[in-house]
Amino acid sequence: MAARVQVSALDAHLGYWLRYVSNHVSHSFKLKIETRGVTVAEWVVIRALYDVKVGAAHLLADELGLTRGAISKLVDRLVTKSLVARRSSKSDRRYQELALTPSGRDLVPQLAALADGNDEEFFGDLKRQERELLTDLLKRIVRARGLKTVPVD
Amino acid sequence: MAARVQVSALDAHLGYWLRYVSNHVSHSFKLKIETRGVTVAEWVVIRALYDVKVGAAHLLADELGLTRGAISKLVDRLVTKSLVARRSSKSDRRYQELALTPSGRDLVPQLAALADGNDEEFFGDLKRQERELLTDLLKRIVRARGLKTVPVD
DNA sequence: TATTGTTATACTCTATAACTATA
DNA sequence: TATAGTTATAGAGTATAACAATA
Repeated sequence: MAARVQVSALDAHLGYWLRYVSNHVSHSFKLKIETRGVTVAEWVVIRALYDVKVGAAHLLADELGLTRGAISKLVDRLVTKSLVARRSSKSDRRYQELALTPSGRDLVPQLAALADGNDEEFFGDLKRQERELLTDLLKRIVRARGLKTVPVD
Repeated sequence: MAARVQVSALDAHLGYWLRYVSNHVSHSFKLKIETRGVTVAEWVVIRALYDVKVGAAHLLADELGLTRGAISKLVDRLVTKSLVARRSSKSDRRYQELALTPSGRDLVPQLAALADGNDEEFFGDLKRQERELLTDLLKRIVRARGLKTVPVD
C-alpha cells in the first residue's frame, strides 16, 4: 500500500469550520447593522468608546489591535456620520479626545441588541451547556496561544 | 433597581470569540502560505481544482460561493503565477477549462501540509475528544442554519 | 527626538453591473 | 435570448511609510 491521503481536504481542518461558521455569523451581523448605517469595524470602535467615555486614538488602536492609520480612517467615517466627536486635548494638543455624540451613544444599545439577536439566531439551538463548552474551548485556545487584539473583519 | 446591563459587551457573544479565534487562525495560515506566494483565496481555488482536475469557472464560482467576477480575477492571478492554465473548451467556446499546471499541482500538497501544521498549532493542545466536540458543534450549526458556500476571507 | 495623528499609497477581497463572445 | 466570462467601478479592511504638529 502506497501512502495515501497526503493532501488533506479543506474541511479536514478545524480552522476551516471555524472560519466557515464565523464568516457566516459576522456576515449576518454585518447585514443587520448596516441597516443602521454602520460597519462591523465601526461598531467595534463605538462599542469601545461607549465604555471608556473618552479616549485617545492611539489607545483605541492599541486596544483594538489596529494601526493608527486604520483608526484614523474609521474615526473619520464615524465623525462624518455624527456618531463620534473629535477634539484635540487642551493639556497635550497632540492628543485627540474621542467621544460618542448623543446619537452615537443612543445607537450603541440598539446595535448591542442586534448583536444579541444575531448570537441567538446562530447558537440558540445549542444547549446552554454546549454554548458554554464552545466558549470555554475558544477561550482556552486564546489563552494557550496568547492571542491578542480584537479581530475586526 | 433599574434595569441594568442593557448593553452587552462585545465578548459576551459567542460570535465574538469565534471571530477572534478564527481571524487569528486564518491570519497565521495566511502568513505561512504567502511564503509560497499564494493568498488564502487562491489556495481555496487551487485546492478545489486539485480534486476536480478540470473545471469551468462558473462551477468553481458556485462551489466556492463567489461571483464570476471574483473568480475571474482570482484565476487571472493564478495564471500569472503559472499555477493554473486556462483554455477555452472546444465543444462550447463560452466555457473555459481550468486546470492546475504541473507546478500548481506540485504546490497543493505543500500548502495542505502548511494547513495541517497550522491546525495543529492552534488546536494541538486540545484533547482529541475536545477537537471532535468542537468540530461537531460547528457542523451542527452549519446544518441547523443551512449554511452554504465556502468562506474565503 | 519621541509621540500623536493624518495622508498617500497599495493590495486583497468582494460585489454589482455593463459588456463581449458564444450558443 | 440565455449563458460564460471579462472588465470597470466601488468600497471595506488593513498595512506601511512619509509627513506635520506638538511635546
